[in-house]
Amino acid sequence: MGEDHQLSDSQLGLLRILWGRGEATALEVHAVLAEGDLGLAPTTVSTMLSRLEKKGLLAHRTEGRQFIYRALVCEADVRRSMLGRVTDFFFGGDVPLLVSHLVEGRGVDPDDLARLQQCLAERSGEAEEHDDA
Amino acid sequence: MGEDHQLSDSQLGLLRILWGRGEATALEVHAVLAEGDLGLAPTTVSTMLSRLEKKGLLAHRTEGRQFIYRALVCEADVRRSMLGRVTDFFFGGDVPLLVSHLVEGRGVDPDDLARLQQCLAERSGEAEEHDDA
DNA sequence: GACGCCTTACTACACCTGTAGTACTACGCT
DNA sequence: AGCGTAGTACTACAGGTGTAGTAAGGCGTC
Repeated sequence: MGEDHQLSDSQLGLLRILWGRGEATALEVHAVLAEGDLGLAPTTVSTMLSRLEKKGLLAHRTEGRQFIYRALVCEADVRRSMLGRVTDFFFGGDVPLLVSHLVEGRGVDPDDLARLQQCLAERSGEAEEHDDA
Repeated sequence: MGEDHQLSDSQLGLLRILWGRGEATALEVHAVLAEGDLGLAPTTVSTMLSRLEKKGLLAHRTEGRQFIYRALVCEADVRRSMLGRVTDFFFGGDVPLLVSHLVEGRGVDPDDLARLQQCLAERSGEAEEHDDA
């Protein structure tokens, strides 16, 4: 565990679709992308999928003549890895520092602040419960 | 403002050095990198710097026969942009959701929780003060 | 049983990155 | 004034990405 995922937006886009559906054929992925904003050729999607497979992020099984792809990495891992990269680089790996940066930046409205305070309160409650260990 | 910065670790590494010093010659950058872990050829560093310049992230002035580079983007912008990418992708742009994810994940000890609570408290205080605007 | 279509594999090409060698230029020293 | 050297520009090459065309294979249909 703990590979370093350095993925482009397109690659993340593909992974997201697979995470959302569990499995999908190349053409299903293409359809989802087409439905959204991207207008890629079906072959392009296939190429991207097989490249991702070559890198070990996906795998496929064959059903009839279709390839059914699934992600080999879970969203949480990739999220952790990408977030970790930013955290390490900009905050020296100091998550609380990142959090305070986020909170201090604009764009967190009072309701959210309250929500977060509650969340923190719960956390520290838990921490105290475990304090006797 | 608000370019989308998609930068590799090496590129970030160069930028970090420039952010740290304000300005630096190619050879100074090379020296700093060598001092750290990377063992790159001086020409490699120059190449990377000029590529970054071509992309508009750096600029240089000439002093004697040396190029003195400086960053054209500030750390905060790049940080914002990279963090924004992760936030957008994994949390639909919902910063508070990202924060709660970070807080809920392991790795935040009680002291930090307290610090964050204080930080939030200050924030919500400010928010109320500005509430009449 | 042949044809066509659906779907993947192979190939292609432009551009970016990592990495570095070589060529050129100009400054400074002797 | 010439030579050495420092320092940049140009060139190179492998590997990755974005994008897609074309070839090939198999399954269903007539």
